[in-house]
Amino acid sequence: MTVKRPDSPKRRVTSTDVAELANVSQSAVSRVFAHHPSVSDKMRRAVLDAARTLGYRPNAIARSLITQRSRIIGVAMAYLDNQFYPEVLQSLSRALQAHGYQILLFTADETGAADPMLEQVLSYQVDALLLASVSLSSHIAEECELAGIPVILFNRTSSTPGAASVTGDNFAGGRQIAEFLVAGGHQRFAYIAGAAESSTNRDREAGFCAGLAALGMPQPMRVPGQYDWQGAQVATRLLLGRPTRPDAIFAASDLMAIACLETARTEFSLSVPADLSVVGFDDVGVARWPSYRLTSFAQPVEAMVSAAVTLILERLESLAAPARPIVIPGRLIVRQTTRHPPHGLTAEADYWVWQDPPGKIDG
Amino acid sequence: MTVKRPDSPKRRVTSTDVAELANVSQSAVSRVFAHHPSVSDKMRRAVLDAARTLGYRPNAIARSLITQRSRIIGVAMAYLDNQFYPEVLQSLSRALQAHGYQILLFTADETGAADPMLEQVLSYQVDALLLASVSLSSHIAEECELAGIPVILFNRTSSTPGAASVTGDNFAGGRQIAEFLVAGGHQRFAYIAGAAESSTNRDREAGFCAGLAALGMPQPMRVPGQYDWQGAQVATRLLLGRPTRPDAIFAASDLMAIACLETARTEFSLSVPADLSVVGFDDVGVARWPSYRLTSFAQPVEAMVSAAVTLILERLESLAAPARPIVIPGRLIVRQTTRHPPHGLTAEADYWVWQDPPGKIDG
DNA sequence: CTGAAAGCGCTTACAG
DNA sequence: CTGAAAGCGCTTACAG
Repeated sequence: MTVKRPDSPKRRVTSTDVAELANVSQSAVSRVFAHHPSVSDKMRRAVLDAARTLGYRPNAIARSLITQRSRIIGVAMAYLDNQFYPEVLQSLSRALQAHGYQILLFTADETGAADPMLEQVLSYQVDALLLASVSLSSHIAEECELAGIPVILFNRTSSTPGAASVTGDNFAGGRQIAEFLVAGGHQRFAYIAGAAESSTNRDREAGFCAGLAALGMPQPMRVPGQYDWQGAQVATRLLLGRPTRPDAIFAASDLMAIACLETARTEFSLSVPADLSVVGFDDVGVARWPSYRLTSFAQPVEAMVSAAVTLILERLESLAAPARPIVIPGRLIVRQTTRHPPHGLTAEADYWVWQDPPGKIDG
Repeated sequence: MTVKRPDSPKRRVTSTDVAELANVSQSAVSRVFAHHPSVSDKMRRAVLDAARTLGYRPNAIARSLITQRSRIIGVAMAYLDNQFYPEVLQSLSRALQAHGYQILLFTADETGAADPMLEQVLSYQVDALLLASVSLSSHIAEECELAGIPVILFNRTSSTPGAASVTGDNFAGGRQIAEFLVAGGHQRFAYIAGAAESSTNRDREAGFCAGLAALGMPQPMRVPGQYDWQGAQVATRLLLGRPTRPDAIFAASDLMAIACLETARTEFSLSVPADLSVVGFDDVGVARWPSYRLTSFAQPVEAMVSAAVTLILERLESLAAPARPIVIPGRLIVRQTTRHPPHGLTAEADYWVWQDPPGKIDG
């Protein structure tokens, strides 16, 4: 018995190998694996048998080259320490896998320089790119669209009119938080801002300010928090160190709200919500942990992800599909970090939902 | 001026287009972009100019097909709600991108069925596969190795002798925790186990039990926690509902330790560490949050990731490179959830490090 | 240093 | 239903 010497990097089994063993043409093998209708049962069986014997799997790279579709979606993300993003990533991965797509993950480096990433995205012929980080420049989106790669913005919008995007209702969220806090009898408001250039921060802040203004309340004190723990901690020290400190703080993300809460408790010995109310945004898993029980505007991850997947598939299936911005409504989940208003709350399992008073302010 | 009608799905610019414009051969374009040494400056300039004009980028898919290397590393992960994994993913992504590799992300579905995933991994011709989930069957690893794809286990080992893996020192960690708790005068020990079939759980538990035994202490009460919040909560209720409850609980992950801590405080009104000490494993970001300040055995993410990257590159560069298991040492980071022993602690910034008494027990 | 040509492993008209 | 052949966009010996 002669032993076949394996070629250097272990030659993989190809459709031609299967064709040989099954005594059919290479095209036939291809048709069987593509579930092409015009294939006889006999041939199908022969091919599948041979394929099983050899351990054959179609080469997706070769297929991509000829079909001009990689079935790979590029996903650019940063801030994985904000639990919102891992939740999105997991949900997105499941949803795309269910449609036969894979995720090629790009993370922004510390410098935030997106250009090396851009080159990779373009090289790998991703079918679409989901941009899920606030800090990545819009430049990359333009370049991709120019190269014919649909771009979907996730949890951010763009100044480009008609760009495809999926966001929570940031403006309405900010506004509802204002209304809720005012209804709870708060007087001195503060806002811990996220990254200044991000659309999420801009809209949440605008909604909050508009909500306060519409109710005749003063505008909030504003301190930058950069969407990170440290930033929010510094911001909280600034706010609570003032002679007249705020009695309600809205932080633009749960991560920052928790940092604020912790700092208020440990460094200023404040009791929440007796001395201070704190509201976050996102309603991530940690917001439910007993030590926090954070009041937060919920961005529904599943709904946002399925909207994004729909948008991607639409644009992939019909090239003419209009790029449209989608806004997913959310709800203000009320827990224990806020003084509660006398009405407007609906009880659920272990939280309340704040009912937006209808039609009071235009969004 | 005639407007060129774009071909249907927007034909991408190829090296042939660039070659035409630059008046050189297609091979020349390829050589310039591959940084091939034998290219005249004149030609390089002509090619790069033409490429810039047309917005050309090499097609990585086509390159992969001919080079038999995709420069894509498959990463299979689950449990993204355990903060350890997002930390790993971010760090790994950076490290691989720095070496010109991209991550194709696979997440296990709820059923834990790894087989559809396996087909995808094999189809996409990943250069290597990093298996970073405890629950994915070893079967997938074998299939990949069989197909010539190097597999690196991350934060888990395999029964296959000599499989490539990177883990923290789970056994030593468990043992140190035992020694530390005994030195702190604890008497009744409990262990909240992770997924029963996982190597991390097995080794952490074995180390803990061995450490207790070596010091003549009774074995811990053992309850399953499944590595998730709910499981750990149920486990804690079981443990603390007993007539003689434990005075020290080691939970096999920080996520479970925090669930335990929260449950002990809120449902049993216990004060930690006065009534009960709690120790976790991983030392993820949330362990540092003021409400927890969790004592935890640190798995150094950066060191583990760079070991994994080294292992991957080794196996990719020389096919004969031996697959070897790597164990990265960790340290027991002592914070506020444990009663402290009179000696053996070294103070750092805002925590202490427990000094493993040298040579007392064989690992 | 440069070009013509073969070939990576598929899909898909085109004939039969 | 089935096969022969062209071609996706590159890399890389092989000649010159």
